[in-house]
Amino acid sequence: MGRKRLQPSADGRPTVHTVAARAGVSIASASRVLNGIGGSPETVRRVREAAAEVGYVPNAIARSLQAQRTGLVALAVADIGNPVYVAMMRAIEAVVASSGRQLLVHATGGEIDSETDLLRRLANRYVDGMIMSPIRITDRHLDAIVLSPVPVVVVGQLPDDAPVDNVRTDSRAGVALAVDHLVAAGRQRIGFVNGPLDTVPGAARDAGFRAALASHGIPVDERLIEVGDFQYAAGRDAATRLFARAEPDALLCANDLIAVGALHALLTDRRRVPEDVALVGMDDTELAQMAFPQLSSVSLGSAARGRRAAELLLERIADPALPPRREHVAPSLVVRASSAVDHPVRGGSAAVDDLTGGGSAAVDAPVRGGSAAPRRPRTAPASRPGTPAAPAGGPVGVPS
Amino acid sequence: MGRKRLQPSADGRPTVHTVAARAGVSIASASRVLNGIGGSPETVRRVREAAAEVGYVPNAIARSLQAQRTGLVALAVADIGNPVYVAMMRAIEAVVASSGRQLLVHATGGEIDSETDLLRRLANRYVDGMIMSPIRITDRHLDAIVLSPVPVVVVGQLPDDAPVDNVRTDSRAGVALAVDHLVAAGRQRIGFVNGPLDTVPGAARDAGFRAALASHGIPVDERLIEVGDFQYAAGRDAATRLFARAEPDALLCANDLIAVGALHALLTDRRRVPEDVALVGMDDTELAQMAFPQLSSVSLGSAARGRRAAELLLERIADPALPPRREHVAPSLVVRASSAVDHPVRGGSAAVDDLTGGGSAAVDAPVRGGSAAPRRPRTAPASRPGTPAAPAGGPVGVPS
DNA sequence: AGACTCCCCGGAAACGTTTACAAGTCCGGA
DNA sequence: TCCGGACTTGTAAACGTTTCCGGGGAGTCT
Repeated sequence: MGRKRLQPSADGRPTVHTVAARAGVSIASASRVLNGIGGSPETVRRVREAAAEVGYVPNAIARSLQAQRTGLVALAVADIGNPVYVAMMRAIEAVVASSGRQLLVHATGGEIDSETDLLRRLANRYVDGMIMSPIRITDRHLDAIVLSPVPVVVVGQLPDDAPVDNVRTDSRAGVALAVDHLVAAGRQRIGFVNGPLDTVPGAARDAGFRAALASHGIPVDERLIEVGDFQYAAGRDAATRLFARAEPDALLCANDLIAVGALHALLTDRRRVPEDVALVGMDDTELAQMAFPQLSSVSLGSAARGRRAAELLLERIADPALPPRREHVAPSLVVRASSAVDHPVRGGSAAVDDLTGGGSAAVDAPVRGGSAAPRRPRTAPASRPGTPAAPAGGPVGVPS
Repeated sequence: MGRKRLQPSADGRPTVHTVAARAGVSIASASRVLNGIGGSPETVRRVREAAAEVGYVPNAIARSLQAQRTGLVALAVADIGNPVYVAMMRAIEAVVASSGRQLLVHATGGEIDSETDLLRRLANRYVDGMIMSPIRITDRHLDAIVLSPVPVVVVGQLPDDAPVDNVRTDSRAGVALAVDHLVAAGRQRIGFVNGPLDTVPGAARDAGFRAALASHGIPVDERLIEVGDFQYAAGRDAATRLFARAEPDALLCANDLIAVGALHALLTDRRRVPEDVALVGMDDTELAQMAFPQLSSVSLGSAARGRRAAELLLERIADPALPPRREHVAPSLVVRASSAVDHPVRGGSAAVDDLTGGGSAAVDAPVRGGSAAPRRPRTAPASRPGTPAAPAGGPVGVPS
């Protein structure tokens, strides 16, 4: 009864040949049994037994080569430390899983080489499709995407003529929502901490900020604008610099990481939020709810965008002949304690308005609307189909 | 000059056959040219030209089948929203990238089915190796791991007889460091917010907490212990409940997410941190530095564990015959404002001691040492090789 | 009883690469 | 002139799986 090796793979692991030989059947029969299609009871028993004895595990690569699909979908994001991607990823994961596939995430660090490399390597059949959310879009990206053998959906702004599925938001309009809110609350000297201007979201938010001020007849004061990267430390340092040279009564930050950094700087300086300075972030991530006081934040619908991107991808995998599609998710503003003037608090710190216990943090009622509109009544959350909130086609935010 | 299809793949995309036919050479020559080995100048030119004309992109799956490797490594974590995994992932990524491979991340949600599924699917040759950090370890996990055709390294505590590479920390000793610190600062009524007791880190921290109190002769008061999950909201709610029924003067939290949630509850209740309540988290993630006041936290060396796990994995990929290895990373305590009594502050809020601007947030000097030692002078950061800080082999924390 | 259907099985051909091997060409040197 | 080496090329065999197809046996209906 010595174990005789029957056509194992190169490294000695059993293959379907091994199982078939041991069961005394052909590889075709073995494969059928292992896939649960057909086979006489006796054959099934023998194959199952043989497979168990040798510890057979099918080679997924070989299977994929034959089946022309892997059952895997990839998501490429720039910075996995940014919670906005976490929200997006969860939404994507849910959709992808419901189609019986698995989601893999890859962090590119925002480097162009890394991103195009990824497209070259992963998209060349390792996955059935890919969602990417680059913060810079270059021709290299576009070339790599159109060359890719598998469908790619981009979350974020693309050139209008790019034949690529994408889902975007309008972060210019999002910035306008925040500025409108602050102006309506009587703030006049609004500071702005942005990310790099050579990124898509950075450029859009800069343009949006200037346009929003203009729409209120407020002149732009360059001393109230700081640029760093989209990280916590940058926000903290930028806010420190900004307050060292100017005295804004409100601060808008290009994402929540920056806003939390700025909040740290403000509290360190013993400034009261929102009494001395109203603070508004963007992306409406978990961080906004975790901060104290909780941060107002412009929701760019990251979950909705992720979900929609995943749906687009699945549709395209099912039918590659579909024409390129472009979808919009409208931004909305979520007002929390950091800019709430409705419930000003006398004592040392600011008020919180939605911490009444309960399960996981509830999302506050968002304010939604066009760019130059003043205060509006609260409505339902974003992600209505169509209806971009402002001049359509504006660049989108991190991670769009 | 009409484009004639020359043996394209099933879905119409060009294969090496297409290129070879168009260039008028054999597929062997085409393959060699495309891989940059050999070929006469004329052949090289013709093949390159043909490849460019048809837009040839090699099929990575087919290549992998032949080469018996994919150049991909996977990391499976339970909760990608927990920053401790971000730190770990960055460390792993660096090592993996230096070997010319790419890292893919998969979030399992901590579900056993999802994790074993992943092992079945991914580890069956889709990747060259895998690092996983499950918070529960079941027999199903172990079976799946030993059955896996590709190397698997586990970050976290495993049964001692499991023939699996793993790198762990000693979170019992980590808890002891925190308790020692609080006791040395004169705190006597130490509350504890833990994660689920049926998880490996939850169980270890519970045991560590009770043992640490005992070592100081402090009786365990069950009213000072709360259990939730390892999330922000759970920490906030647990802290609220805990303070509603008891009045601790210090609070230890099983990870930083919980600690930030607890901080939120404390500040909402107008309690001063650290004057009224000293607060200590675990994992020493970015969150600890982003909170205000900054959180003291027990570093479990997540980056060091990640790096080491990646190194182990690469070594095993290179030589699968290696015996199973087990490595330890010693915990250390990083003291920040939330438990710093050295610099008490009179006014409303607490002091911060390392916000002097500068680049990205610097890591504070950690306190390192055995379990029952009182306060020690500050030393260099953790991750020295060897030297577990306490009874070796204790269970490890989230994510270990 | 013959024809027909149904089911099970095995041989062989895919899927798209890389690569071992043999054969061919060209050149220089003996 | 002939031989040996260097180089190039093509044929064919892998890698491990699924699946088409045809053959054969057993059962059923006419």
